[in-house]
Amino acid sequence: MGRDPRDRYCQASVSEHTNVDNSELSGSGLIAEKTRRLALLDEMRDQGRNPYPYRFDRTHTLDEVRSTWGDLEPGAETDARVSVAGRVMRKRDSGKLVFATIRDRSDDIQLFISKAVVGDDEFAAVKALDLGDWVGVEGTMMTTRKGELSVKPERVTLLSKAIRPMPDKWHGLSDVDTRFRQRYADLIINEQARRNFEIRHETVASFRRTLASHGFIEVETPVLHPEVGGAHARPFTTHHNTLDMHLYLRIAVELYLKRLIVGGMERVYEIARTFRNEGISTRHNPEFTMMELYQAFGDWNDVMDITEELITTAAHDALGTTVVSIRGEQVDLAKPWPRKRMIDYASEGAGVALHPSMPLTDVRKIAADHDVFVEDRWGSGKIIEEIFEKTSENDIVRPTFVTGHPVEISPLARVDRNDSFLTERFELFVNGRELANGYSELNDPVEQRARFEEEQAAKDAGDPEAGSLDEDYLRALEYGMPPTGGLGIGIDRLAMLFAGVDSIKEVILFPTLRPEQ
RNA sequence: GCCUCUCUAGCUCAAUGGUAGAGCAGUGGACUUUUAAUCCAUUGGUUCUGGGUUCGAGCCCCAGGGGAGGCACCA
Repeated sequence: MGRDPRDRYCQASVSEHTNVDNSELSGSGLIAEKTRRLALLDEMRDQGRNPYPYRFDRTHTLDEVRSTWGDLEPGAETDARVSVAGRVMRKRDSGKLVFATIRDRSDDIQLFISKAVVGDDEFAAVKALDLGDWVGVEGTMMTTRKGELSVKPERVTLLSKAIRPMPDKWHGLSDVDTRFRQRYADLIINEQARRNFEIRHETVASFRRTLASHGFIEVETPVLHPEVGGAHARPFTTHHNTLDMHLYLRIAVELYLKRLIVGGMERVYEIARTFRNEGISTRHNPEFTMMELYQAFGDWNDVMDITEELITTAAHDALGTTVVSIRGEQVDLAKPWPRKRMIDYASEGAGVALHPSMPLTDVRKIAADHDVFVEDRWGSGKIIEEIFEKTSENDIVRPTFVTGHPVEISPLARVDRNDSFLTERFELFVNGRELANGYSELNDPVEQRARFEEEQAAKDAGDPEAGSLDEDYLRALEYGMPPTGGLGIGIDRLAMLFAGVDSIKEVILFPTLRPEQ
């Protein structure tokens, strides 16, 4: 003892883990339960068995087992040998026969464990298994009389002992606080949780395939930004010690990706964790994921096309259909999607024709007539957007491109070639939520400087969300950026749409929460 | 930031202001075709925290904490 460096872990006593003296234990509270299981570990080690072996060779995942032998007749016995592994989810002990259900990432399967087959010692070990333990199983394929496909083990190896009891096997884990804080427990027990994150994964994987097929290159740009820009939002701030430099966590990746377009990379995208220091709600998490892409020689029309393709393809890949359920209604996301100008929505909502060229006093009066709050510094364009949001946004259920945002609220978008008060910009709305935002990119360095100066003025005037003037970005534009279309899609919100959930926390593995206690 | 709701055993939930209970999980026992296995027995509580009212508080009141929903905020 003492020579093996593992001793210090292996010999850790029950009381060390729980601060409870073994002899005083009774009952089955959490501490007692953990103590009981820790005692099983000691027992195993005394017998020379390792409750935490290093690896296990499996021949099949459980869905492979089911797809290969799923058609066996009831009562079938085979010589087909498999090695599978999974977590013990349920156990039914009927004396000399134990039925257990194990689960791996792909499926569940029943184990048909016979004392006569595995022998007395191993059978005793099987009886000592707790729900939640990981096991590796070597055995043959069979079905029960009732036809349940099962593995008949010749050997059952404990791969990892669970010290903590699992949530209720039938009712699962429903306390939302616990589900979000202990996502591992949520994933163990709740099928829906596993499904939501599979949908999210399939969505992102689909995006990557679609983008690759169009010649886009995936890039990674800085998370730590010396300037705030690319969006209208409050940033997180941080500090680099050695450089003694104030930094912001990025609120968008736009300005860096467009630098790459200047550099000649032509088609780039980033799946970017982004940070905004704002409120938390069912639609907002302080860190979230955006996919932004930029395509040289394209404009907003090209970008709307690829938006439709990305999302409809992802729906197919993640769900097998483009039909999703929204507000209890079946909605087909199949393209093409309607396109309608923001000023037309706002005009309909207000019952009066609206245009950002109108005098500010007139627009303010219309806003007041519709109980739309207006800040002093806002111009006609910003007010029109507010009127749109108040009167129309929530009613857009089916995918719709809202287009032609006023110049005032679009400092990085190019002016509409047919209307100098509007931009060639769109936002995609589904279920009343903004899912995507794109435009023909402003590439005139002189005009961009002027727009930045307006932003800076707003910031100086006290707007905490306004961007600042980014000299390096302007220098990049001075080298010449080709005509470019750009797009951002909110991955979390798209995953929400596909998964059919109403809270962003359902599609973020570890949402931001206050610390426990 | 504001409003409403919520917090009881490891999990899911009960409990007129009057002895804190059930199911699952756990423990002991029976059972070689179960599948939310079943049957018998049984352990387990800082009722989120701190005050207060009351003869008596899980329950009523006040303050605080966590969470959820809504509003506000939010390109």
